[in-house]
Order: sequence, then structure tokens, then C-alpha cells
Amino acid sequence: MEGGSGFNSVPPSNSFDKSRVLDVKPLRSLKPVFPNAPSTPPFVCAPPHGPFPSGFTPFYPFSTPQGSQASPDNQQNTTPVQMPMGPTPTPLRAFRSSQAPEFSGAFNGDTEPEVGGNEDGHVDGQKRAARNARGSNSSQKKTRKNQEPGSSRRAAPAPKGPSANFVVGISQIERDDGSRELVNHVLMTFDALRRRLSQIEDAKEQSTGIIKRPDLKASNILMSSGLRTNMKKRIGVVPGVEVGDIFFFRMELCVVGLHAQSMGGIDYMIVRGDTEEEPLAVSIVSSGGYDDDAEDRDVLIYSGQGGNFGKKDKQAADQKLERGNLALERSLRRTNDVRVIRGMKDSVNPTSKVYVYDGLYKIQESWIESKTGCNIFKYKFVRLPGQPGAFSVWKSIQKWKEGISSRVGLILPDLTSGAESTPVSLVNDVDEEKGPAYFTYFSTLKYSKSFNLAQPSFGCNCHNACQPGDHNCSCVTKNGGKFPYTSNGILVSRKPLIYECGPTCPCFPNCKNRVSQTGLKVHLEVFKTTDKGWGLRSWDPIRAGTFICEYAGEVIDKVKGKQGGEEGDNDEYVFDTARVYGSFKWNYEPGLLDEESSSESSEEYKLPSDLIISAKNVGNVSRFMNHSCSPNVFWQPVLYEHNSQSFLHIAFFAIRHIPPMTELTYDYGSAGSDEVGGNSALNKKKKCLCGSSNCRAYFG
DNA sequence: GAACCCTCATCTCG
DNA sequence: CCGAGATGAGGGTT
Repeated sequence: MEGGSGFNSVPPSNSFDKSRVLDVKPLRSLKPVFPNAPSTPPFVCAPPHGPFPSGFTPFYPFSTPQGSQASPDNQQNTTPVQMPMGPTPTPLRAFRSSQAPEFSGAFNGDTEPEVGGNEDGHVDGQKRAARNARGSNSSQKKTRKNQEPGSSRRAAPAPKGPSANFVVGISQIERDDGSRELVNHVLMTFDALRRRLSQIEDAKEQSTGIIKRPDLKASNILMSSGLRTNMKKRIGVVPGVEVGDIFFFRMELCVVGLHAQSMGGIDYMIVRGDTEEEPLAVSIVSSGGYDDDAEDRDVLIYSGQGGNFGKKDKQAADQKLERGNLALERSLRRTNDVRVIRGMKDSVNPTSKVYVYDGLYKIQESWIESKTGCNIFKYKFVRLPGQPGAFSVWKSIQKWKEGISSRVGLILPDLTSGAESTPVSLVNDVDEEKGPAYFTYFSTLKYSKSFNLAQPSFGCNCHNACQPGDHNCSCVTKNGGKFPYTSNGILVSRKPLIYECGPTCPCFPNCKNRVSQTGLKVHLEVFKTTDKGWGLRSWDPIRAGTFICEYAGEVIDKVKGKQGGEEGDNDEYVFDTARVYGSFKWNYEPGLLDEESSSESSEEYKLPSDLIISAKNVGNVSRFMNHSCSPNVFWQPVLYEHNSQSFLHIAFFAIRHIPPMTELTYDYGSAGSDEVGGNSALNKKKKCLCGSSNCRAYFG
């Protein structure tokens, strides 16, 4: 693979290594910008193929015992996609007969079927509010009746009462129908709360060994505050949720309206036709509890629910054609789209799961299988064509990792030549360029002198790993008494400055307060973008708050002026904390918990002094991260000691959950206008290519 | 391993 | 008979 063109991969030497030479000019976001269309859902919901057969089919319950409804055995190896032996789709004439023109749109979200029952969630909201009140969270805003009795929400979409529709900034309409911004906001609030609750839990004495569920607590608070969106159930696309989006908790699916059941795998709604009501499936979660067949990328064999399979001390039984199973059956006949969420093991954190929204599917057939004498329903889901890859991307990555198929366009399997514990691949699948320009890989900062603090500084005295609740640990104290990371190493809050344990501290290297010093944890890839030169992305899913990498390079001494002489002027690889960075909010809102001082959770950086780093000649993966005006990564100053001297570092963390193969970006900020040389600062600005809806057009 | 939470279905009461 | 509220069942998750 590597013998080829361009450069030689020479064995790594531990000393100064100039061998990792990649000799092409760097390029970093310099092309003209074509702003993307606003973030509409990435695909249109087109009917999968051709016109459907019309007319009636005789009522076709597969509940009529297994007779002719073949088990897949006798058709297993035939082509899966076209015309199965399943029932003919019944057109949806029963609904909106007056104006349902074609079948196609009728059930895919264009026209909305009536929703029966569950007129709203307020009842539950109140119940929960009451429940919470007796618990410790008494501070939630009261859920009010935000809908007058008798006003159907469909009939009266406009906000009614003047102020009645706002709780924590989300209007009733927004709670019904979301948007990308809203979904992101809700998810970020959820996770910020969750992290904070974990932090509180971590800090408790071990004696209270009760396992708490911060995810449930967080969602509880959101739900009872009305901080959620897409509450209105719907078939098809959920506004603001995109194919490929990932989630780490079932509750996240709930609060954004992707899948309302907190546990159940099948979510459905009652749809009212002219004559009768029937349940139709809107979404399913396949998470491995049943033996679903998820080998194929576009096909999913899904098992019905119930029957006590896999549960201990419960008698297995036949599954019944009711609830979710019934809804799936009806959806098969109605051929409506069903959202599919695939859950799988999180490779980074094996005890938990990742859920990938894999877009819309249709149910193509169903049958009954027998397992240990009991009947199980099986449903064959087939993915609608034309949607962006989601689960399939995961499958590919899995193959790359197993070495079964190598990455297309792979130039180097590890451009760090072992300098990092996790390899970083170098890939170009868009053109012939063989790699970025020469630089030396180095995984941290090169300081020419120490970072002077007024007060002398020393590490802690812990002799094992520092404990979150330990007030004798000076490192914890320096962080305001709050451990900056959760037990699985996720950053809780942005802060003016984070104090980690350093080489001076006697605590073990596995101390949780050294997150930014432990090297890369996710498998990154430097890749050629189509219009921004080289960029950075990850093979692994990344949780919000995950440490990604630090900005490595040579610290520039301001006194000496511009290092590197003339070239300093157009050094594209400078990181400067003195730039102007737009403020943004990442932390939990203290009002949602019983916490007073919001000043304590300031997100403004406060540095002992400015830090300028150049990664032009020496650097790590960070130098490839491009700018975006709506980034998914932010930087955070981190301080730790070495030989009684403090050193400042810049650590990058994920703003939100980042699906695999999504480009990682952060906000480069802009040079202040007070820069020496007047308008030279302006000249240095570059056109932005981030394409986000709130793009500032220039950066740098 | 235990302690959870959301929705739907059904029941009760006015 | 209807709607509002209460209660129970169901389904896995972390």
C-alpha cells in the first residue's frame, strides 16, 4: 500500500524525525464560498419506486395462521428488494379521500393523518412535575396547561394566549415541530444537564452506592420544563433530525421526537381514517435485544415485541398481534415509511450503546418464526433509496478496522508513524494529491520557556487516582471543587481555565484528571476535502464533551516577535488565544438545576497570559482541523504543572455528538482590529467555506 | 443488578 | 355518553 508514489515511509525513529515528509503545499480554506442551502432535511421523501399497484387486496392479516404466508426459508436467497411475496400494499384511500391525489405523499408526511388519543402530553407533564416535586428537584418551572380546553391543536396552530406558549424559550409550536437549531439546542441542553448530574453523582461519597441514572434525571427535567421538540408524532421525516445523526441514550430519541418510547422498540400512532382507527408504526429501534438480522446495509429483519425472550425467570410465550406488532402489520399493508434507528455497541465505551438514525424504511413482508416452541413475528424492513449513508458508513468503517477492505484512497495507515497510540490515517479520495506539505509530527507543545504564573504552583498529593469528591486534593480545589471530567473522561463544563494533574502530581497516570494528556482516543483521519484542502474527521462516533486532541506545535515567544521571520506573516497554522472568539453557550443552564450562581459557570476564557502556537513546522492532527462558523469542536485552555512550573495547553472537545466521518471543525476566531499594522489584519482574513447558515463569510 | 420512565389502554368519576 | 383524571400494563435501558 505504501510502497507507492510520492513519499517514503521510513521506519519511525524516536529522535527528530524528518522522514515523515509529505511534500505538497498545504491548503486551508481558500476557495470561493458557495453557501449551502439552509439546512433542510437532506433528502426528499420520494416514493421509492414507481407507481404502486392499486386497488384492494383482500384483508390480509398475517395473523391468519402461518399457512401460505411463507416463512422466508423458501425465498431466502432470492433478490430481496423487488416484489416480495408479501401482501400487496393497500392504498391509503381511506384517509383524506377527498384530496389524496396519489398514494405517494399521503402517508409520508406531506399530509398529516389525524392523531387520535394523546391530544397532548400535558397530563403526563403534570404528573411528572408532581412526581418531581416530591423528589429533590423542586425547582422546575410548572408545566402549565398550555392549551385551552377544546381547541384542537391542529385547528388552531397559531399561538393563542399571549404568553401562554413559552416555557424556557420553546413555544408550543416549536414543541410540535422542530428544526435543526431546536433539535441541537435540546440535545445540548440534555447532555449538559446529564454531564452535570453525573458530576454531582461522582462527587458523592462511595457509601451511597445506589446507581443513579443521570440520563433519566436530565430528561425528566427537560420533559417537565417543556424543553423538547417534535412532540407531535408523525410518519416520516422528523424536522431537524438528519439521517446519520447519532445518540447515546434512548432518552435523547424521546426529547427530539425521533422515537417517543423510552424503552419500547416500536413507536406507533393511532391514525384515524374515515371509518376506523388503526395503529401505524412510525419508528423502530433495533438494538440487539432480539436476534434481529442486521447484516445487510439496507435490509433489516426485525423481530416483534413481547414474548419474554431473553428474559430470565419469565416464561417464554407466543408474541401477540397487538400494540407495536399490530402497528407494524398495519404499516406493512399501508406501506407507510417507518424510521429506523439502529443501536450498537459503542466501541469507545463498550458498556453503552450508540444509536444511529438510519433514515426511512418500508416494511416489505412479515412472517412468523418459531423459537423454542413459541411464535415470533418477523418483519423485513427495506431502506428507501436516495438517502445519505448512515448505518452503511458504520459497516464500512468496521470493515476498514478489521482490515477486510482497506479505505479507498488510503495513502498512509498512520501518518504519525506510531507517535500516537491510535493511528491516524491519511486519505485522499477526491484527487491525486499525495499528502499535505512537510511537517514534523509531534503530539504536544514545544515550550521554549515555562509559562510564568505569579504564584508558585504545585501538584496535588493524592497517592492513587484523584477522587472527584476529595476536597483535600489541591487539583480538585483549583477547579473550584468540581472535578472537570466525568468518570468516563467527558468534560462537564467549559471553564475559564481547567487545572489538570501534571507530571509533578504523585497520583497515578490513570487519574481521571489528566484527560487531555492521554493522547488520541478516537481513530482520526486526515483527508482531502473537496474545497478546503485537508481536513480532519473521525472513524469513531464522538460524544459531546469528548477530548479529541490538543493543539500541538511550537509556542511562539511574543517578546521575540514573529518566529520564523518573514514567513510568520502567512503562517496558516497559528493558534492564537488573543484572537476574538465569538462566545457560545455549552454549559447547562443553572436555572434547570437548583443551582444559584450562574456566574460560577462562566464560559469566558480567562488566561494567565496569551498563548500563540505555530504548527507550521511541528504539529499534530489539530493543524488539519478547518474553520467553521458553526463548528462541532471547541477549544479549552488547560493548565498543568511540570517541575513546579505551569504550562498552558489548548485542548479540543466535541461540542455535540459527532457521527463518524463528519468533518471536525472549530471556530478560528478573528484577529482583533487593534492588531498592529492596521488593515493588514483585514487582509489576512480568508473567505469562509463552512457553508453553515450563520456563516460570517470571513475568518482569520 | 436494581431502579428507573414514557406511552397507551382501561377504568372511575362527575 | 363524554371528558378528565387515575391507575396499570408493557417494554428494556444504563
